Amino acid sequence: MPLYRVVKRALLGAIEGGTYSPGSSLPSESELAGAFGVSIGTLRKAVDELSAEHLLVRRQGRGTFVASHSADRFLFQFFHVERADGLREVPSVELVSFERVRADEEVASALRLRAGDAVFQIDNRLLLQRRAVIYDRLTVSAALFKGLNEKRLRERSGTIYQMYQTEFGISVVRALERARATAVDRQIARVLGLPLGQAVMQVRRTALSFGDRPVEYRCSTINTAQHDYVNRLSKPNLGAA
Amino acid sequence: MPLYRVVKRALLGAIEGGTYSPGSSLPSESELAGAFGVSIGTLRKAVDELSAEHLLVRRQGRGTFVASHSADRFLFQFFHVERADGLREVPSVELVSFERVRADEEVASALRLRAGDAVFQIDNRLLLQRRAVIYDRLTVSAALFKGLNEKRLRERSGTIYQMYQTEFGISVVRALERARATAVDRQIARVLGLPLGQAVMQVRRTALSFGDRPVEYRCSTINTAQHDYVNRLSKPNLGAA
DNA sequence: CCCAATTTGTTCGTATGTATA
DNA sequence: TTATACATACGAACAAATTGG
Repeated sequence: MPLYRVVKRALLGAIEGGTYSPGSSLPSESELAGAFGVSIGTLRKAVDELSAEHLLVRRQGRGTFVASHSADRFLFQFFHVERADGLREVPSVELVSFERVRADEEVASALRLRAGDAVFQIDNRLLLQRRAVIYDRLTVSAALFKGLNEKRLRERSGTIYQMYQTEFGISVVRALERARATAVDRQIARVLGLPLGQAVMQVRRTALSFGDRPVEYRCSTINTAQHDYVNRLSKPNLGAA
Repeated sequence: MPLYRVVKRALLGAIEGGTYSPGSSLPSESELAGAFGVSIGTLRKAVDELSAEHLLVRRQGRGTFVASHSADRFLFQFFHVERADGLREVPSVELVSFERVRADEEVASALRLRAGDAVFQIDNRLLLQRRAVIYDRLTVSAALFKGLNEKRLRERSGTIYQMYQTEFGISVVRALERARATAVDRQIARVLGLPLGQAVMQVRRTALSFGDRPVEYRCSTINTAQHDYVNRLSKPNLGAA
């Protein structure tokens, strides 16, 4: 393994282990290079990759920071719904229900648990422009999120992923999504104000932390009458003309 | 603009202009650096970005090549449907119809044409494991693809994007996709063997060439009974343990 | 099978530019 | 203004992969 990857792993371990906490700044590149006993170019290459993976954020003149879950990051990295005309907006979230239940096969498989293990099941309604557009069912391991309850969930400030991070030390770093179309069932039709049987999109997301450890399974039901699910592919990096 | 971006633009222009054609190799890094009068590190940074954007492919010991549209590239960069169990497969394509028609508002807007401009409208049926799963309607400008006809389309070897590239000198470099759920209409229901009104996914893709120039508008209708639309997000680059 | 030439990949170190506080 | 941090640019040396003899 090349040296810069060794350094990258070490940095990753330090971030994961809490040596550098979300939002805080790392030592300067020259300090880090010195500490690892590598050249500054090698250190930079390690940071380059972590930065491309959204784990670090670099700011010229200021420093390098551990990425934290701002509303902006949520919008651009994890929220894939926008209005048909392209308007992007942070959704407002309404908690519908909070329950402690047993994992079924699907959830257990996604979260690498055993069927029957205790999980928290959180149902949310997401509003865009004051209209209910998405119904989310989040499932997380009760063992991993020990002490989570409805009160803490309601009283959080910021996004759910921000709460995972600040209150449980769990950082969601990326997600896998699989989408399909289906006819809406009665419960969700009611919550989203749709006729029964309307075609809706269902997006199943597994949110991963360091080392691809699954920490949340989410099934989103989207009313795509006025909105689209957007797949943001790699954008070239050309700079201004 | 930093020097490496100047070099990048120059390389991009040379690729776009056909100085280096798809599949062919570029001069070695040291030659290019010499030709541009920059250091090898600066040249490498330009190539790094073009490589990250899938416009160039580097192979240690062999050289740097202009990306071409292989079946593999199609599968990983542009084909987002896989079986629910994760099986990925290059679809087999059956031409359903080829017509020369007038662009409607939607197509014209996507392709930056005027409504009423001549376009080719190509309907394809895509099979996975011998079952029809996707119905594609491709629209391209007749002016841009001058001389395209059903015969040439049928007799192509390889993917459609490969044909765009080799026969028309048009390289699709990235794509934007917006998905929604809808009830299947009669025509497509018949072609995909679905009951009328079944919920299906509809994916509208605008395929872009250099400089974000739109070259194809594609509306895919997907039967998601056994398959999912997958959003491949950034994967970390950790190498083996 | 091995060797030599070629090409990209990695690592080093230094100097200078640019943004921020 | 000054100090600090990241960004860019240079050049050199060696490693690793590939190819052809």
